[in-house]
Amino acid sequence: MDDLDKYIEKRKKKSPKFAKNFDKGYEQFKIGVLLKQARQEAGLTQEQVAKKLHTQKSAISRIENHAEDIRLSTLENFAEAVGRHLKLEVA
Amino acid sequence: MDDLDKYIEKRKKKSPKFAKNFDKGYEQFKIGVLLKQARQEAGLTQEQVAKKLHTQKSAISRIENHAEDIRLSTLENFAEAVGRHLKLEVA
DNA sequence: GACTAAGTTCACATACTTGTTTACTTTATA
DNA sequence: TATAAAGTAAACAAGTATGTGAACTTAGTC
Repeated sequence: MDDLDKYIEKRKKKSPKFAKNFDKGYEQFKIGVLLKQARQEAGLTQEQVAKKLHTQKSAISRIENHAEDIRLSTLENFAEAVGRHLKLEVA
Repeated sequence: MDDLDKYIEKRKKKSPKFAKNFDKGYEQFKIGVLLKQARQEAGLTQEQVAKKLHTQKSAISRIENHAEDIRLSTLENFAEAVGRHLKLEVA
């Protein structure tokens, strides 16, 4: 079990809603987790990312933990801020 | 030059804004094109997709032609309606 | 335990996307 | 050319994400 899976298990125990939706297969629940990972791998705090995006750390936390629904531009801005970019595919 | 490229060239000639933003490398301009392709490959009209999503054909047209910004859930709903699903990656 | 940095959550205001209707344009067919 | 089907666009209402600040929790250090 890798880090992502471990994190997901932890979140499932904490939040029944998260568990329910995740098990349903909703990919959007994973995107927040991926963004958080990307940020940490870049060695940035939420506050540092917030400054880059001219917003508040509370907004960053919200994105990482409640990304059920979010604008495409918000995702892209976040990705850019941590030195990555978003790839979209219609498979 | 494949079909997607041809379509993009056509759109560029018609819309300077499209051309400018596309050349800047904004991926979100391509997602609308991809969704349109997916719909056509599924043999569906905008009206048929609209019915599946309980909305209007004008909304479908807007998604395909002005997907500069859009909600993640909207993208996913569209993809599902044409028998595909959305893949997200933070690369 | 006390302290600090980092992260989370809530509530309200603001900004933006989406729903909807209507009218117009394009495309295809005869 | 005439007609119908398909697609596009504009405007306003309605719904929803984001901006913001404050209070709270967590993690780590001393």
